Amino acid sequence: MASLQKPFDVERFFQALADKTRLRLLNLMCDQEICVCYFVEVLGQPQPKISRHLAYLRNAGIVTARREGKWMHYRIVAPPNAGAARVLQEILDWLKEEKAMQADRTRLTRACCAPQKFVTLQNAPQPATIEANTAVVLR
Amino acid sequence: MASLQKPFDVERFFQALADKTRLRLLNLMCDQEICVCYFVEVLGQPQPKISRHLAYLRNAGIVTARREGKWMHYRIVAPPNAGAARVLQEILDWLKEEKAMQADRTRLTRACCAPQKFVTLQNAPQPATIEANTAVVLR
DNA sequence: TATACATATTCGTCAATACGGATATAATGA
DNA sequence: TCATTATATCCGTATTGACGAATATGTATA
Repeated sequence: MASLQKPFDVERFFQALADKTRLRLLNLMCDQEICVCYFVEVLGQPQPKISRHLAYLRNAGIVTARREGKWMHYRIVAPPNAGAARVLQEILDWLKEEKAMQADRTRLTRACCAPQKFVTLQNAPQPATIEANTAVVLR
Repeated sequence: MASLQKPFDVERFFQALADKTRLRLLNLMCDQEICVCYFVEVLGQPQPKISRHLAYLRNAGIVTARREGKWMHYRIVAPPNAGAARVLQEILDWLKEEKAMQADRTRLTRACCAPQKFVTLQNAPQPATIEANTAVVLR
């Protein structure tokens, strides 16, 4: 029974990483669970597009989702393959160094810490309030 | 003038890694320059297919080629982006742990060390003879 | 120059994916 | 139950990439 899990799909893993939007999403999730509405706000792109890319990451086994009322929270999960997990962590560390990715995270912080500036997000759950019990553990 | 180089294409980088054949090629090149004829021999796949994948890796800036008479030698080059270089090295380390990749390298060693078993490769240049001055330096 | 050998490219086809736009589903609250 | 909000999926289309088969290019050698 325990051996019924399909082997790790390396091609799918890298395909999932081969898209700018998905890398931006991963960067925003790099150390906390994030609500879809923030992705839409921060990336400034159509909600269906964000949702499709999140579904792609989910199917690739790189993120997982948790529902909280109307909101869906996504977070990164460590791949079952140890090597893949190491590579993913290295990628996240790399993204953190990129200017454009830092800018995204800055916008995320602004959206979370000053929600009054985003009228449509006034009631959206903030990452900080749920970070503690859903922190990503890749290492 | 020095700023005319185009920025590193992250999508292209990961697209290049999102193919089993290309990962097998990179694995074979992980610590030495390799002749195309060995790729064809070790992977047991059509020469045009190998050549196309090598061209893809070349266009992505992950490998470079050197001609030596009729033979073409390919080797991995460090990406200009430091983060990408670290990620690539982590990926190569990961590949080394995979059973199928180890089997490929074993077949490569056999092809190089016992060339008499491969009639069509009798005169092919062996990686060991040129390894010293073309070693990959990612770290 | 003609031939053989190693490698690269082209062509046609098929599958996968990205996208915008429209719509469907799920949860909440009046 | 109906409306609203948040998110997901579907549809048609355009692009990209992988493949086998055929062919072209480059190099050495007779």
